[in-house]
Amino acid sequence: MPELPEVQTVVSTLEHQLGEITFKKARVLWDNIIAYPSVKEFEKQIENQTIHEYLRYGKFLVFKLDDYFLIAHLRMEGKFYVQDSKEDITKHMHVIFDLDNGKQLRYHDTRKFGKMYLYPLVDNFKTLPPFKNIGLDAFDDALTVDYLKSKLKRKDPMLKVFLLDQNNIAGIGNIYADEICFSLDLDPRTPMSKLSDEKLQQLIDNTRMILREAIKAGGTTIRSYTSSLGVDGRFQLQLKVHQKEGELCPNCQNEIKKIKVGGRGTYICDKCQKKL
DNA sequence: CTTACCTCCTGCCCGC
DNA sequence: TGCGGGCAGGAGGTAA
Repeated sequence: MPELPEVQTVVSTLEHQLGEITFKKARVLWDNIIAYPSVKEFEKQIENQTIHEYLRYGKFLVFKLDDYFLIAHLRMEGKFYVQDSKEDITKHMHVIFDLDNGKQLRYHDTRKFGKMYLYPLVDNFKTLPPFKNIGLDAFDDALTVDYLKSKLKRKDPMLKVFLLDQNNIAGIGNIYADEICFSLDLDPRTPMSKLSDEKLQQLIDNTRMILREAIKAGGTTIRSYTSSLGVDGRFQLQLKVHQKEGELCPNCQNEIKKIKVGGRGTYICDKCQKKL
């Protein structure tokens, strides 16, 4: 499940591999991947468009083209591959882009949860519909304690639920939410109202530190994530609690347990992580 | 307005 | 062995 660091890795890798490349044609093999516009318009509009910028916001990939923003969200298992046209198109390839260097950019997604959008250029892509309910990116300078507090007016969600809500901080998913809670020594079920300003600042700092480390490591690999280079598991950030049920806490050797928080599988050390 | 539930999908794991 | 059922999961949609 690609989160901010994995998406950043994909964006950087594609930029490195492709640079200012031009799409010749696109073939959509599974219609529901294209969220906007229609499949027909998508295929037509992308023809002869050149990629000029490779951007990321939260978990979204944003490609600035001549006349459009191509926006993609990988959701659970989406992956991009750059492959030779002669290579077999395997089972879960759903969108094939012909490039002007003879290769193809291929979108692979086992569960078909991913989405792509194509919108005419605007000054700020953040004003486009896919970003309507997306809060500040984890690395946005405007992300401050006051900003977090503004998101908590009349609301008191549990810590992990708050972290996962893209309307608050964009980019955190189930893996890093667990790691952030662990780094804060807090039970993920802790109500946000219990966090002091100091703890909120620590939340921001730790989030950035953990995501930055993961980007440095090339994005964590869990089960399905492979970077667009086809690298899988070569870089693996050392996770401390996520997916570690039954293993020992690196801090206190207590057994890590799996619980449910907000309907999501959640891993905690109940000795280190206290509910305030 | 908010919260709970449903939907999209497939692979995997479990029990029989 | 093989089959069916249940489950996981990001985020948008809908019902209450």
